[in-house]
Parts: sequence; C-alpha cells; structure tokens
Amino acid sequence: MLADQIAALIEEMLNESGGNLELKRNEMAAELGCVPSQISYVISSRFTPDRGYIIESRRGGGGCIRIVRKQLTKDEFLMHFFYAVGEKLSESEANAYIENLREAGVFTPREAYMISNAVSNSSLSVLPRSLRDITRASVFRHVLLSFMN
Amino acid sequence: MLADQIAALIEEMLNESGGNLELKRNEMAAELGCVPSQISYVISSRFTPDRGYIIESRRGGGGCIRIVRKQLTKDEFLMHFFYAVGEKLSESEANAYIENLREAGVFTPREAYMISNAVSNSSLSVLPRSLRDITRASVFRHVLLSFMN
DNA sequence: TCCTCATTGACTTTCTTTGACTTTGACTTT
DNA sequence: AAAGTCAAAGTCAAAGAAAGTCAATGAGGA
Repeated sequence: MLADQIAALIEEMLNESGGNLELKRNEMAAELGCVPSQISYVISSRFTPDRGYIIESRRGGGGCIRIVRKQLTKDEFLMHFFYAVGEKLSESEANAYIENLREAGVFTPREAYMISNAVSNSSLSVLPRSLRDITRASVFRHVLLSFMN
Repeated sequence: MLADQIAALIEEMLNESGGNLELKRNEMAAELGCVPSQISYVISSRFTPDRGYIIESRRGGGGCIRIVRKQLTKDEFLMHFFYAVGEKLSESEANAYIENLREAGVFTPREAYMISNAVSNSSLSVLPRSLRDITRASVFRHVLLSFMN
C-alpha cells in the first residue's frame, strides 16, 4: 500500500537524520509518483503527536514539512501519567497530577505553577463546559510529551 | 530561501551593532542581487514591532533604514505580549511569541518548549477549528499571567 | 452489507518574489 | 527663496510556489 511505503520512507529518513527531518512535500510526491496530499495524509495519520512526533510546516516558496521524533526513552513516571490521563481531565485531577510531578522533581515549582494556570478552568472558560475536560486532557498530555525525551 | 538569508544577515548585523542598525536598502539589495523591495518585505514580515523591533527610515538622498531591537524589562515584555495577544491566536503567532520570550530569557528553553506544545494545534486538535485560536489565546494569556511578578 | 482506511484532485491559504509606480528629502540652480 | 533634479525609500498588486483542506470515491475486511 502506498501509504505504508511513504511511512516507511519517512521513518527511514528520520533515522538517517537522527530524528529530525525536513522534507519537501511536492518533491517527495513527485519522486514517489503520487499526489502531494497523499504525503499530508500519511503524516497526519501516522506521525501524530500522540505517537510522539511533532510536525511543523511552512507554506509558500521554499516551504517544507518538519518532522521531529521524540524518542520516548521510557521515563516510566511520565509514561505512567501520560497513559493515566484519559479522554477527559478535570481541573482537580490535573492539579493532583501536577502536584505529584512537582514533588517528584519532574516539574520545577515555577513550571508546575505555569502548567496549572495553563489548564485551569479559567484558561478554558472560553470553551463550553462540555469541551473543557477534553481539551484539558489533550493539552496536558502534550505538556507531558514535551517533557519526555 | 532569499527572505531567510536576508533576515539572517540583518540579524547578524544587528548583533554586531549591538541592536542598533542602519542599513541602505539599495546597497544591500545590490550586494545580494535582489530587488530592493525584497528588503522591505523581509523587514516588514520579520522585524515587526510585535517581535520587538522598531523601524524608522528616511527617504531621499542618503536615506536609510534603521532597525532597533528593543530592550524591555521582563514585566514590560510580558505585558506587551499580554496585550498583543488578542481574542484569537494562531499557532505560528504563538510560537513567534514564545521564541521571543525564550530569547529574552523570560522562558527557559524547556519552558518554551513545553508551552509551545501546550498551545500547539495538535494539543487543540480535539476542538473544532473555530475554537482553537480563541482557546489558544486564553491559555497563553494565562500562562503569561503566571509569569508576572 | 457496512465501516474504516486510502487515494485523488480541486480548491484555499500562506508566504515569497518581482517590478512598476509614488513619495520624500537633500542638493543644485535660478 | 523657489523650483528643479535625482537618489533614496515606500507601496502595492500580480504572479509564483508550496503546503493545507476537504469531499468524493475506491478498496478491503468484519
């Protein structure tokens, strides 16, 4: 299947580049003889943040797509939290996690404070209540991910 | 890409001059072999007041462009960003702000990285597109607040 | 069958590059 | 001093380049 070939190619290029890759979507598509949006599809379906990748891109002349792999050298502790956070996360659960991570020395007090503010109800008060816990969970998981490496 | 080269050159010249630079648009364009308005483009797209630069210029014979990198206190800096962040905030704007704050030493690299992840599109991908920029703005403003005083 | 994932291509958005034209200011001439 | 000259920088719109989005369609499996 095309998508798998592309994924494999990207994977390989990632290895060669030490987990930090810049690619030209159009170029790559031309080489593989596929449509450019196929590359987008593969990236958005397989190189997701949830699987430990960070994607950035720039449009326009000289634009490109940047893929960075977080090697998840298992900090068991972070992984634990990462998986513990479900689909939804309440403010108080979040604070409990943050407090735990602070005590464990994963977050500095300043970082803990900041994160707590970032995912506070008040930060998320712009959203309807029904979306807050889902958003909080996602944001928090991403924060955790940003500490793994 | 041309624009990036020019930006890098200006950056370098700014460093050499201690953050206070006068340049000749036409001269520079001639050296780089580009059209003069390209210089204008780079300045207006990258050395914006939002990123902490002040631009002045003089036309006519012997005219020039002056670029000054602002030095603000931490609180001024934060306040500036706090007010600059409007109702909505795109991912790339957010990253520009974060990068600035990191360079200014307000955020540690680790903090910058984390915040960037917290407000990334992928963090907010659980939300409908229409709510992302609003939520990002709110979260980011709260983060800024958590760093003040 | 129905559902999920893959493929495609038309259309959109963002960023860059260029050049024609305008405005400004210093200097020179009358 | 007023007018003219010319060398800057400013403005803007068009064209180009690249990535993003999305909906329609296709293919394979439960």
